[in-house]
Amino acid sequence: MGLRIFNSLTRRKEEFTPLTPGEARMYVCGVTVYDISHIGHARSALVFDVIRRYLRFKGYRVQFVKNFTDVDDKIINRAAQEGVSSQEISERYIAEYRADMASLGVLPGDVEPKATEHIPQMIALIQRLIAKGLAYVVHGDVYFEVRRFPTYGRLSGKNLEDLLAGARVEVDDRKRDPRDFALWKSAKPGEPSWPSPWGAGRPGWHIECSAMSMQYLGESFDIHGGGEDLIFPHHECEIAQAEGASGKPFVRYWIHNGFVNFGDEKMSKSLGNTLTIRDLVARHDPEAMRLYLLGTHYRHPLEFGDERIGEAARALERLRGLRAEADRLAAKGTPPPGPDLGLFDEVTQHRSRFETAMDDDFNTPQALGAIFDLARRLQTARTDVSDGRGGAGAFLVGVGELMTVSRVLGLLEGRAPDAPEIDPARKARIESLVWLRQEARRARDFAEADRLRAELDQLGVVLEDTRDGTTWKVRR
RNA sequence: GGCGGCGUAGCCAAGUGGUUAAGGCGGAGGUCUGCAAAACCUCUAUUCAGCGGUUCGAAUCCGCUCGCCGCCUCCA
Repeated sequence: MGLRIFNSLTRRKEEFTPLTPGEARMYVCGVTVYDISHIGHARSALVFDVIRRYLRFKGYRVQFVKNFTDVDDKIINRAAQEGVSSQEISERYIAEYRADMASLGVLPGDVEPKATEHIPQMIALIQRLIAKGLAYVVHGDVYFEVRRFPTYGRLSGKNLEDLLAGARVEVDDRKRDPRDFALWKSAKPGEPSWPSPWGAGRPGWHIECSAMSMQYLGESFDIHGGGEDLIFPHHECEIAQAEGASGKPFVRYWIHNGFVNFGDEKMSKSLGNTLTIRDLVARHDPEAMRLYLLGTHYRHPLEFGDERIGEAARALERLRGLRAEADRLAAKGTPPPGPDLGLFDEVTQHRSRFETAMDDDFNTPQALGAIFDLARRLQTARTDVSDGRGGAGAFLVGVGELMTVSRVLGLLEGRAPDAPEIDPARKARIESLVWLRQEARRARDFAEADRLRAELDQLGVVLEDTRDGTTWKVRR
């Protein structure tokens, strides 16, 4: 069974057939770097991170490009506000973006091109469009002439007449048609600009993605993604530019993720600030955030709920408990496989369910269902091992499978789990109390043992008595 | 006005024509434990916003009603 992807262009699920067998070339619209990234950016980045990981899991050689828009009105405004250069703003927020993404375990792109570093490519593309009669120059501005590209509107399901009727575009006498969009904007005083055949200026927003994706992935490639808000006009314009110039189909599969909503709360600046990735990661385990965000299908809107992340964290603990147990067993040396009590068959079944779910348009909620069923089965196996019925080797193999599929979702990555730094003095005190309690229990002085446990509880320490001794952790 | 989406258990969320409506969180009972914790087991939607219709059969298709949301302008 092969991978099927919902293609925004056709509005249906289609079998994924890359242009080059065994390879998947994908371009994802990144961010305009003028501010700290928020939960919505996190969702989008996460969705495409998982798609990329899954393609790799399926054996494709993935070429993944994600751009930075680093020239734009918002950047210029911000720079003016702060009295610094646009470049300083964009560099700052590129660094912030990368830090935020790393904190979420989102892998960096193979290429992360910046618009300002591809001005020549954009100019060349605009020249091709002019040469083909699809664009025109007016006083140093260049516009794409939408009426010359009849399929404009196909991606967003609009027709040219409706666009004209509903056009709320600012009146601009220089355009031949209100629907036309800027490829190149002539320089205004105090704004960054580059020389061009039409005079100094800067690129329009849409041209960068066409130019950069074609440069790194070719004139036709497999997957182009972004938030659903980009369908119109951004991606519509990208298609017009790319196909207008090359005469070839631009992208085979368009993938768009749904939004994160905040209920009736306005997307006000103050609220927006509380929902930055930075803020959330400070309060929550990043893998719990991944688990939470992946619990809703990527095309569905997601109503943000802070408490949901805490719930996800509790679920994640179950998975981590298995990893910890496997680590403990593995530390004792390679165990013999031992009886598997049907474990292998069931592991295989769950893995296959995982794959079927992911093959169906990256259905991560369903895939997580398979993962949690697998985890429950492994917990049983864990009990079997400690009771001497099941083989430790079989258990370890099973946990290995769990890790393999979890990591496709970026879970159980092995990054600093949840152990916060504990200062040595506190740690020594905790361990001595734990030891004293062990002694008390051995002496069957349970009153004393319970007293010590209560004392540890005051210190925020949770105990777990196992057949191999007592483990403890600091409550989060 | 145009285009699109959503309404499934206490909460979150899959499922989109046919054996028991996934999974997570929460809750109840049980096993284990000196007691806990963790884990596991059992239970927690005769029912899928409402009303009609199509069908041998619908949460799933069609129509209407109610409620909510996104895009059409910068936006992940």
